[in-house]
Amino acid sequence: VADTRRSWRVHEFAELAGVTVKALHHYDRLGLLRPTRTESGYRVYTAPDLARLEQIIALKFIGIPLKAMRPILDRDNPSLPDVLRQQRHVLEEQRDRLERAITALRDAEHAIEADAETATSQLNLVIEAIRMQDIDVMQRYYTDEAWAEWRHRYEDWPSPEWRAFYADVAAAKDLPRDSDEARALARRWLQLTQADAVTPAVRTGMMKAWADREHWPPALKRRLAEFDVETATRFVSDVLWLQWEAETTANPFYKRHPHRASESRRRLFHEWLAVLDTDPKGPAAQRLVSRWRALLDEETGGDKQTNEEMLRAFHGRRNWPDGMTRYIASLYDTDAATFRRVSDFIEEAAAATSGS
Amino acid sequence: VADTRRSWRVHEFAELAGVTVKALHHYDRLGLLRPTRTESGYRVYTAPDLARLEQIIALKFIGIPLKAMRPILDRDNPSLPDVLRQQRHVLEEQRDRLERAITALRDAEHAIEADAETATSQLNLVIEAIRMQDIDVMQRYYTDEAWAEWRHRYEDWPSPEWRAFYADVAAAKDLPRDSDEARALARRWLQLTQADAVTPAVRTGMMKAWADREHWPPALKRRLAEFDVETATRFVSDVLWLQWEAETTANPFYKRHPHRASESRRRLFHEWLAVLDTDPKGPAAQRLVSRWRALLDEETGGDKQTNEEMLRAFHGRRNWPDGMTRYIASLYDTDAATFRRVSDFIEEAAAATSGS
DNA sequence: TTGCTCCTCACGTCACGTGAGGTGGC
DNA sequence: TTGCTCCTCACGTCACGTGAGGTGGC
Repeated sequence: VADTRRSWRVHEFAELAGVTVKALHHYDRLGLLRPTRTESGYRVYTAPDLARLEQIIALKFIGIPLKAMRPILDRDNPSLPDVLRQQRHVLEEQRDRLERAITALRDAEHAIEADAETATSQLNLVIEAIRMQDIDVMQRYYTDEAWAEWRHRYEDWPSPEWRAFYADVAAAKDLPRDSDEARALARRWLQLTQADAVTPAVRTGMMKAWADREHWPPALKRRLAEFDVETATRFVSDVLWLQWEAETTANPFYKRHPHRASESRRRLFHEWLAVLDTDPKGPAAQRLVSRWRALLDEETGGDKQTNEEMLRAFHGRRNWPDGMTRYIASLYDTDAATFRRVSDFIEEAAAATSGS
Repeated sequence: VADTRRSWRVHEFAELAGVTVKALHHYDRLGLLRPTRTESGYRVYTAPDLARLEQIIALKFIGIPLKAMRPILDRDNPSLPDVLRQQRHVLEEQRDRLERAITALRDAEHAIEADAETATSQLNLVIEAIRMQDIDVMQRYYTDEAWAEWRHRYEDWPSPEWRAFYADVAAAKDLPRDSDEARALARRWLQLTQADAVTPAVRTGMMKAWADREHWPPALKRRLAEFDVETATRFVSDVLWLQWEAETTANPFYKRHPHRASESRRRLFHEWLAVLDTDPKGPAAQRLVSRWRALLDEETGGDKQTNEEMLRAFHGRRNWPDGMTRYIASLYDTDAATFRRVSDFIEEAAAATSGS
């Protein structure tokens, strides 16, 4: 469109491209778009400069910071698709946040209109509307019926019962896990959990919500941050495992018929033990990785989802309660420490193949 | 929820409210939230501070700048609903802009995927996608069929023919309006306009789009800014009116039967003439305002939209081409200057009533 | 006494905008 | 010569973040 031989001075060029002169100065200072100069120092822009400026404007439109543009502009960057996808996600989050604010504003406007001149401060109606927006974000984890049943619970969530429970666990965190008080707390946890799960659909929703808690709106995250949920969960889980262990070892039936992992698993485990001192990337370890993968496939009947779940459970082993680690180790006729060493070695060996 | 008597130090308070300590320092420095201090200078926050901070956070969420918060917070501001509505519009525009960027990104991702490793630079595909987004904003002015028919014309709009026309008018702007060249340009304008209006629906869409041009996406505004459209339109309009005048005055039929405004209009006009030196807010002028309004209602048969259109035409009289002003004045048996004086007086008098 | 919390400067960030004071070009 | 365009500092904006260097509290 533009004459290839034409050249422009700053003001002309700025108007042509729809930016300000000051912006052009700025890009020049940053070294992002350097025009040639006349003898007296005037900037002179040419057709290639226009093309480059159009690219800058486009990247600006999609929210790329000026400093990040240079590598994208200078070579025809192969990672551009990745940049675009990432940037799209960033913009989508910004849009979602705006959408929540807009809905809150609209709700607040209606509330103020309806409320006319009540005692309630109008600003508090705004705050209330924002709170409701935060809650509504959680809807996506629930089916419609589950949400209808559960929504109101979020208003003062966590409930007073749960708050009291977390406070009590925090106070009891140094108690021995096999004390009566610890066991009473674990019982309370079971009761509270069951009381929450009014229907299976609600329970599913809660689990989905929990799994995605890193994406909750900040306001809800904060309500939770007040309590040390992870520690409380672990406390309960420790107590329950200890209790299970005590019950099973006290039971003569379990003593006579201890649980065992499958024969193939136990054999594989002992072969791992034998190569513990070799290179995890070496041929011996790598042969075992193949067999380990094949065994997994066999056990899951080739079902991908189950396979992934088992791997997730394996990778999460550092978060297992001690009692659970001891139990699993016992299935392989070994102790917790050895089980951990072997597991770590397997993980390292497996990572070496999948990484290449 | 929070204990009314409790007090907090900065870190506790920041965590409680979900903000950073630095933000609290900042609000303190701005005088937006001033805690009390201990003797040694430590900040001490109390329950009322928490309430105020929650309001600050809410206002921040809906995008109110810190400096604008004070008047909203300090008294229970009656203009809050206005603030909310305005702010919502601001956020809606931001969201629309984000939405366009997101769609452009998604389109560009697809284009790159489809294009694989063609010669086209990937960045140009992004630019192209953004351009398409800008165009699609215009869809809202058109019916679906009109859009299907017209959309592709926006791609290189304004068309080369129109560009050439604007360039030629700009070059001819000092020509006498009754020259042959001026008339030739006016004819070209008529032809181009008729060629554009392929169907009535397209014509309607174009008019809607034109009327709302201040809300076009910047990129499209700029495409137009290159040409001085207003001046060109006025040039053509001047030429056409002159031509019409010449034709009618040359025609013996019009000489014998000149156009006339309705009898009631002309009578009212002469009564206005009689009060020109009185106070526009005085009783005489105000009585005429009432009669003027009644006459308008009568002429439009009470149709509100037509009424508004006539008023708009009246208010826009300063932009009429000279020929048109002369013509309209002649309908009232007067000259252009007198017509302008009377019209201005009417406007002033009418504004005095509607304003109170 | 030691480690922790708090304090106040002062400067940085991001993409320019706003002058001030000065010079080249027609 | 005059008015216009251009130049380069230097500082401001907005809502904090990042140290540095220092002091009070248990």
